[in-house]
Amino acid sequence: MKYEFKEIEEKWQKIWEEEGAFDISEDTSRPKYYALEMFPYPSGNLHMGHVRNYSIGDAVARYKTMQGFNVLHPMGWDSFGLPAENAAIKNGTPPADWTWKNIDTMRDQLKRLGFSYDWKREVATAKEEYYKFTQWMFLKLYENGLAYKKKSFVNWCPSCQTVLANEQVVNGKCERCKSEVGKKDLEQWFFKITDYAERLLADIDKLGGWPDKVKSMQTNWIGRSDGAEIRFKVKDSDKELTVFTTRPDTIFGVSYMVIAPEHPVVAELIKGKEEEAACLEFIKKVHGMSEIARSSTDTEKEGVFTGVYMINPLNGKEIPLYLANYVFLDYGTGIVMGVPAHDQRDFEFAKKYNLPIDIVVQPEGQNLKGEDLTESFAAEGIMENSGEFDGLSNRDALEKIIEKVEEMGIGERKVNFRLRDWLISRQRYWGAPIPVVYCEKCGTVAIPEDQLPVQLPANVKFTGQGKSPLSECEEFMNTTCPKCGGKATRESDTMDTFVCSSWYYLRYCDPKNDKIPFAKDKVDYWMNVDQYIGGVEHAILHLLYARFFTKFLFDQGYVSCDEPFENLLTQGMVLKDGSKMSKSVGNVVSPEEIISKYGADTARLFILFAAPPERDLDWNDTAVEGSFRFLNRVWRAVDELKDYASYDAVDSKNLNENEKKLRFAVNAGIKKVTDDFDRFNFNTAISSIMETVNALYQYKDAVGVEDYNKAVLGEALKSIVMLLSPIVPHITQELWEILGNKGDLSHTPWPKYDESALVVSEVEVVVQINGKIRDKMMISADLDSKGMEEAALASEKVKALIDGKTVVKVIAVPKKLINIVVK
RNA sequence: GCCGGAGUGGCGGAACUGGCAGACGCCCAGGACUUAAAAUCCUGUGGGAUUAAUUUCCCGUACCGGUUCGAUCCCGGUUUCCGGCACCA
Repeated sequence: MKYEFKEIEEKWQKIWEEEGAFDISEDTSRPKYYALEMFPYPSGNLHMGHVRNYSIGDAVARYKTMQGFNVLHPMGWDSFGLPAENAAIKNGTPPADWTWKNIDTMRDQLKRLGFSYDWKREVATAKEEYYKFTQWMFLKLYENGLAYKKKSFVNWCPSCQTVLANEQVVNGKCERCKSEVGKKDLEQWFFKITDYAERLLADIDKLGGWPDKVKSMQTNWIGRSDGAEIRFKVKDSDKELTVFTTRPDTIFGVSYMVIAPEHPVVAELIKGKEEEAACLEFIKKVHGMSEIARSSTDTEKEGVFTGVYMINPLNGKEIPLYLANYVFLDYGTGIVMGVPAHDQRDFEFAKKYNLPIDIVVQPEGQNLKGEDLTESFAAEGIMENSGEFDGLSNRDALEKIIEKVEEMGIGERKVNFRLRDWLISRQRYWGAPIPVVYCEKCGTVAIPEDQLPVQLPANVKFTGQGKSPLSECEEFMNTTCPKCGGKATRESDTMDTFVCSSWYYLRYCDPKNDKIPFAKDKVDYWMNVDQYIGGVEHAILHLLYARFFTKFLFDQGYVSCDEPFENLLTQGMVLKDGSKMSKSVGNVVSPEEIISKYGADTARLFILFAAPPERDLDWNDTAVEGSFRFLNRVWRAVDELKDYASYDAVDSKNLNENEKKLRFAVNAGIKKVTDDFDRFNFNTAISSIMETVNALYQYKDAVGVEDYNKAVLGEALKSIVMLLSPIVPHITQELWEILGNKGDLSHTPWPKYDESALVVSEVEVVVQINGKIRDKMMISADLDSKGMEEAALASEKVKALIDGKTVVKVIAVPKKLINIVVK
């Protein structure tokens, strides 16, 4: 009988679907396991990255199921977003139609890969029954002062025609479309994620099951820096300006101050000064710079004197105030103190504008002079020219100066974060409407919970012109105020899709609930996600937002966990010829093609075998053939041997050498594969199964048909099929049936190995002399170190090699090696 | 510049806690089966020297050094590549 993968796969997919084989519900009699893969955006077709992501997840889910866990393994659609709207602009299809069609196609593709999802729990963020609770989330944040609207300079993508969150700007470019991002002064909605900066950072320590890489990316992104804010008086005025510094120890070395050109107090400060015109000119110039140029280290530091002098509160010195292009309004206070001797940027600026370079931290045992410096000195040293702090280490002085400043009432310790509030409004149609109205009388009014959802209207025009299409839809925009009943206008912006995906893992726990987003007891049963799997591209964006949401919901008592994802696996990319598969490069291998040529099982097997999950995987057509060959090899073995297999207990006392060898390979295989699955080392798990299959062929070769040991063969065939089943579920289920078993293999308990089959009487050990391998010998497995030493020293070969030398020491590791040290 | 990760045959990769480096697979070569081919099965396959021999020996996990009886693994330094952050005060 031939391996007809197409028939087999269709047959079992149909049966699984009809039986609801993977539907799951709460069950307190078994331990639970929540296996989650990042849900896809329904772009139209599954790509290899999806296949890899979901093959890993499915292997995990199926393995855990066989181990007796009650496994939640859901799937859904991150279905709001720009491509749907762009498709609408391009060919007139309504975004909803385009989206539902794509979902149907992709759901079908997932089913053809045989993934064990509980499809009854499917969610789609663009469905009213889902987004009404995304709106609910907004309301809760709003009630708690964590959603607010403010006017500021925001990132604007000219191609997507919408604002973007900071996290969506990568190297000055739009994360989605790669266009250069500009700045616009707009009033926008934000989530106050900065309120959680401290906890989001500190709790990274709790994420023991996350890769270091992701943890370090989040740490960098949140970007904590410790220092102080210090107020400087403006000379001849009662005004003060506050700086943030991480180096309060260098305050005696301040020789100028800089303020961001767009700082709101600048206008007032320079008003009427003779420098005013020059300053205004400079502000204009800086404003014209692109974001990339503005924030590049390579851009020359430039500034202009404001005509204003400041007073250094610690030594009373008068220092000039400059505007400069290297200071940013949105970090710290937007004002910095210039210490040229101890900061490289300040040094460059001071050189250019001839400002004093005063050393206040001297490297130990040296005597640097400011005028001799060719670069700043930023390392540790001893204080000088700093009044009462002279002679201290700068580390101690840093603390003492903060204390002093606090005592003087002119400043305090301060922690700054790089993390900005999350800009969530988008000038786009295909998203969850922000549930807010603007009333002439009451101002901004949130829609009451019981009036959700704010429905997305269907009949809108798509212009792609920088304003939400909703703003042109009068029947949507014109409404009444829920508070006073008077005339009101709706908010026309929709929410960033990352808002929708920040809580979907909770919805899976209770997907059909139409009253509340989820019932607490259900979420408490399933959460945390035991294993989350997805691409590293979400290391900051989605994973940070989801952590923020979970913490907020925890604080409000809606969930009992304050971190959502216990373990995280970031799978590598799928490459072809060394570069990422993409249409423009023309190196795309389509999953459809592979499935029809070799079947889903081969695709899954290859993808898990070719590389460990977290590493990039280079697609290789001939290696795919190899995986297909292996499945055929397994198929033929079962087909040929099925009639000689029985499931009687193996009579382990009466086995010949060949039988013992096969039993050893089978049981060692079970042990190794189990260990490997526990660590998600699917590639080595598969190689172990291959070794077991090779051992089976060797047995078959060595033994005549008439001498087959049926029980040993039965054990071997059954084990191989079971061990492979989480990876290649269709062929194994079919073989399971061919071997005469009934029922669903995916819910059959995972095999256990027989310790006694692994016991061997003799082992090969290595004999080293001075650490170099000189001999190998078979010895009794229970020989202790002493016995091994004697055996080694008795060997003729060893005797010859150590002849005339003195044995200094002998190290013997039981069952492994003997090392004889001679002189 | 700071932070994180990695560097092993022709290729993908293995070696779990310091104990036989290169499992398993791909490629390649040889053999068996076949009228022939395909498929399949078996054998070989890090490099170099050496031998009548499938003998014997040397080198080898980016590089230099250290610790150890013993290092792909631990420590110090160098270097290359990948990823993140970065005129962040």
